[in-house]
Amino acid sequence: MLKEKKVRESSLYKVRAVSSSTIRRLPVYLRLLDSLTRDDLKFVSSKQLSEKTGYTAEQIRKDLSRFGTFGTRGAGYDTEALRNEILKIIGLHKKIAVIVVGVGHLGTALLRYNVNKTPYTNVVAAFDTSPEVVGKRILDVEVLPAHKMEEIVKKHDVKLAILTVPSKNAQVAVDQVIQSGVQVIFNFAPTWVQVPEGVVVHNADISVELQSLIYYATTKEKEEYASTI
Amino acid sequence: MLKEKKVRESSLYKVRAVSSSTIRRLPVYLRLLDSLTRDDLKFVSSKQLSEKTGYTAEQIRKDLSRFGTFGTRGAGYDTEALRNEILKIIGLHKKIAVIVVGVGHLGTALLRYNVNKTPYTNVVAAFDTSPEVVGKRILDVEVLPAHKMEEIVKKHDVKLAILTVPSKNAQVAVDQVIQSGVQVIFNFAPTWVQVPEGVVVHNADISVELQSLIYYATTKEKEEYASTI
DNA sequence: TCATGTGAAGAGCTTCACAGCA
DNA sequence: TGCTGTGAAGCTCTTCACATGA
Repeated sequence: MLKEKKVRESSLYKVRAVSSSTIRRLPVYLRLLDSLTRDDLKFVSSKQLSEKTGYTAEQIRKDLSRFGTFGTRGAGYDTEALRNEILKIIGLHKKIAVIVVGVGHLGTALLRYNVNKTPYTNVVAAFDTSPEVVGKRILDVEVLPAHKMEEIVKKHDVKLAILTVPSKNAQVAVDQVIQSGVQVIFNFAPTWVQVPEGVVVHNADISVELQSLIYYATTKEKEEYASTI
Repeated sequence: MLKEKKVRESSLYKVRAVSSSTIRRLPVYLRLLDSLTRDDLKFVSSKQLSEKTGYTAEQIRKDLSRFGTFGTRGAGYDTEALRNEILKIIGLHKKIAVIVVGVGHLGTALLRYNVNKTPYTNVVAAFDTSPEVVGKRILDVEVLPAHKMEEIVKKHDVKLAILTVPSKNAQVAVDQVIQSGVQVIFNFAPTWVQVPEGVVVHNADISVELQSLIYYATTKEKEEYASTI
């Protein structure tokens, strides 16, 4: 989980970091607004957004008002305008350059189905050490040898690396990514990696999510039991 | 996000659902205890667990005490015993039968590197509609045609389905999975699916996580700006 | 009238601080 | 002494309720 900045204290100002819960909801709003824009819906109310996302309408209004005043009383939010605001808030108003490190099945899957299907990220290259995949192309993305990483990162000002290497190679890959100048890493290897101060690592932690889900899958009986104590 | 049960109120008892934050930390403790058991460490204190996980020691003690009294004052927690308790809490003390639906790159990646590498889950079969993959084996797991699903689910008492089909097939796949008798679904398709009451769907939502991360990747300047307002 | 924006109240989660026990 | 277990305090996030404005 990403750590939040501590609240700053001063005699004049309190600037509080945006809560991570809010940050996680923004992309959900964005996805919904994308589909509403496609449907040519001009205005949308917090109540309508609520019905689609499952969040309460108040929650949504609070989230949005954290960043400014985007709505029109009586009418709701201008779909297109709100979408643009959220893009700016997240930092997606300019395409962000991304690299994928590790072109096994998972890397290939992300390249094919997820990352470049949105207009927000631009995968400028993928990297691997295996001669069998280096030189290949997955959709539009070329697979390069690892020693080209720094050059590519500098050239395209890459801000984010998606790491899909096997666990045993994760630390080496992370070191190289950081060496190349990338400061934010989305790690899919089910392992913890060491990074210097200032580098952000977010672990996808599929097995943690799976096991949490197993708790809920096996827990109906447990809850029943607890309620009869 | 999984919804929590509402707190029950009665004149005699209050049974409160375990918080989802706690549930998400349990698998992290488990992963750590697994490695400590391999290192033959007999006892571990909440302070030691804190250093490895990044959670505070009090947090860890609170989490564990929610389920019982597992520690020994002055000594810490018996590594092996605590591991077994957490397995029981999550519901992993018996291997849980799982199916994977959709054997593209992502499904293959999960089959190869994640799901069956732990001793906790047992992938009894994978399913696909494409004749090119049906009949293949990935490690020990056979890829079957979709019409065999119900038979397999009944036979192995499958409790959980991992869904790795393309978005456009997600709803059809979900319907079939539920039809077969599975009530808990881990969905990797970047789309929302409709399910009847009682069925739990957890969305992996890789693009939501990626976009949250982009907020943090592009936000250093924003925070700086905010702090000078 | 309708829907936003927002203080205030409420609920939930985390940290503190220390009693209790090996 | 050392470390757990846990009420109480503190803090954050969510929901409530309503003033405000189109």
